[in-house]
Amino acid sequence: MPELPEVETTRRGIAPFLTGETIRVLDVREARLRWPVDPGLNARLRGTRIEAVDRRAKYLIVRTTRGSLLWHLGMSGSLRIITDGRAPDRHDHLDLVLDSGHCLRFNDPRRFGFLLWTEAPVAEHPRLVTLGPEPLSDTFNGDRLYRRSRGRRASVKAFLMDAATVVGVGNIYASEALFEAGIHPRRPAGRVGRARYEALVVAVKRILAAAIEQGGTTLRDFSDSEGRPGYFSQSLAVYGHEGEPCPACGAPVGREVIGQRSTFFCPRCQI
DNA sequence: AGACAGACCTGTGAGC
DNA sequence: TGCTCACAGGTCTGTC
Repeated sequence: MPELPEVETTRRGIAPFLTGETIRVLDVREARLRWPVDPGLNARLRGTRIEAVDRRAKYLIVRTTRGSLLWHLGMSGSLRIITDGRAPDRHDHLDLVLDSGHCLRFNDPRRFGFLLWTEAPVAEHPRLVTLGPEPLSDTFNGDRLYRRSRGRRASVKAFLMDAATVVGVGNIYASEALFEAGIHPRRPAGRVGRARYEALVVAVKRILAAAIEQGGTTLRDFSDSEGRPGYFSQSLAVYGHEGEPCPACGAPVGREVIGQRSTFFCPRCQI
């Protein structure tokens, strides 16, 4: 599920319910996530107040008076606010119960998600310190991509999905942005010129911003039972459209595995 | 350093 | 209906 727009949509959905609340208990029903949930975490969280819910890359950061939770949704995780006390479902592994009576419930069928705790400044956490710039920030620009890519022989798609290059561009949006910029995903990163990297940056920013905006339309439902953003398929130009006509030129959209991930592209428009 | 394969785990849909 | 297989939106780790 989650690429950056989904994580940001989640953040906006849950923040109003969490900010300023005191944590009553962390109820762990299944600790075996990507990394096991720290057995002592509940004791540390209990009674702390939530100051803010931030995001860095695809990490949600729940800042409390004692430290910060780093919450990653992995490949299939989702967070939802529960207001009616309903019983947990299959794969509802964690509840963060608040003094308001609401709870933040984590569901993750594949258990690739994880929850970390740090009492040091979050920006210094080992998982965050190696990350590249946020895609919607000014430090993500064509010049940076151009300079970092010199001499790289791996595909431009793998380069774009490398979190040290820029964070938050997952498999779907990598295909989409390369299509929009007219760059073939298999082209070696070091063989893409400066102007084309400028175009790629514009495409990444436009696509992610649009996806976040569309995710925002479902925010209102977040506290309800069916709160799940369902925007994507409509606005994707090539992802998942193998064999269908390219929206720009009509040639059949191709699919190849690049860097072990399905990649969709137009063999005519992208060079 | 950089490139690549493999690992984690479960669900779903296609094809037989 | 029930089996097997391929595939799924992330990211860390180990090896060359």
